[in-house]
Amino acid sequence: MSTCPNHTYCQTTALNTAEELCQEKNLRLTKNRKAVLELIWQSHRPIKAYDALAQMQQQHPDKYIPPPTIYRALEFLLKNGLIHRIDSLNAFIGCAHPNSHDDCYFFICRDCGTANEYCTPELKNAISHAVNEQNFKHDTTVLEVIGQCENCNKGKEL
Amino acid sequence: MSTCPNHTYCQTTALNTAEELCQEKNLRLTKNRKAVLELIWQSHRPIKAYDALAQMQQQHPDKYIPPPTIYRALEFLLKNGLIHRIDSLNAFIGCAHPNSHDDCYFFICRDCGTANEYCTPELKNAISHAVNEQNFKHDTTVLEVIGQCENCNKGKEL
DNA sequence: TTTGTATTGTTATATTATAACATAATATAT
DNA sequence: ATATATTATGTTATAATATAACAATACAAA
Repeated sequence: MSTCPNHTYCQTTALNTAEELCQEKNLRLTKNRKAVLELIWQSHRPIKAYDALAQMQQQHPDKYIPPPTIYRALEFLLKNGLIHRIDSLNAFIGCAHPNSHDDCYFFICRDCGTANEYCTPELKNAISHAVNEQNFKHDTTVLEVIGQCENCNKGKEL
Repeated sequence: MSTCPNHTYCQTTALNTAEELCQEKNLRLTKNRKAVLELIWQSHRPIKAYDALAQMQQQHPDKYIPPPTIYRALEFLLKNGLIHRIDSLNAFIGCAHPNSHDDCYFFICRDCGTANEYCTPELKNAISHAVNEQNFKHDTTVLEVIGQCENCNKGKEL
């Protein structure tokens, strides 16, 4: 796992930030939406929709939870910048700075699965230049770098 | 459509290059594989697996063509660098320079669907720096910029 | 020509995601 | 407070994307 000295802190911060953001924007962070966001913030590894569904199902063995329950929550969270979709994995991950992002760049470890958000001006500028050189009108960027993170590299794989 | 003054030229070049590359590397560009590559090179728009399948089916109304036929060809073409997968679209596009690539960056027009391969050293360096700063060990990069291409921007949409 | 390897045929199924329509909960205006 | 509109959820079915597994065939190399 990638460095994260206190993951409980990550989780509570993320959930609190989400609550605040929804208050501000008059959005409804309903029970289901919050539950999905919590599942996503379990770790820094992108989670698949059906894995989240299975976990939620385990939490409620009494009633069947159909796919739209999860996908609707994901849709809401995505739209409002609380999570991101990792296209190369068909998976979802919490957004570390939901107030201040336009595009997010991810560095994903093939060994531990951690996806690290790393959005530097340098990367942003390089992409802007490339966009301008082509007279392209930019909407969104998907940047997903796959490799091995420092920890796994050093043999610390969990 | 993005600029491409003579698409027949693109197609024949791509197919010829593929033949040569396979000769050199002792790979078998079989009938099916070539047929799929041709379908992919119909345009500069990424094509979906099941769309390619449907087209191939139309070409052979007599016999049923099952998904593995397409997916196996795609796997071969991907592995040998003759095509790329556009993860944000679940679609496939021909590689414009199959001999000399490591990572490819794509600029995809939301209007005409064209995916333009645009791999500058500047982008590559920016990503390298980001990778190094994190002591990340780099395998592959997915960079897909979505927006509007110059032509569509100018109102020339097809 | 035999033998191993790579490719294709074939059937079934896994995985990921959405459509469509009914019901319920919440917000808003009266 | 109540009617109305809007938003969210329940429910069922199905669409879209991709792979597993095993048999048969073609090809390459000894």
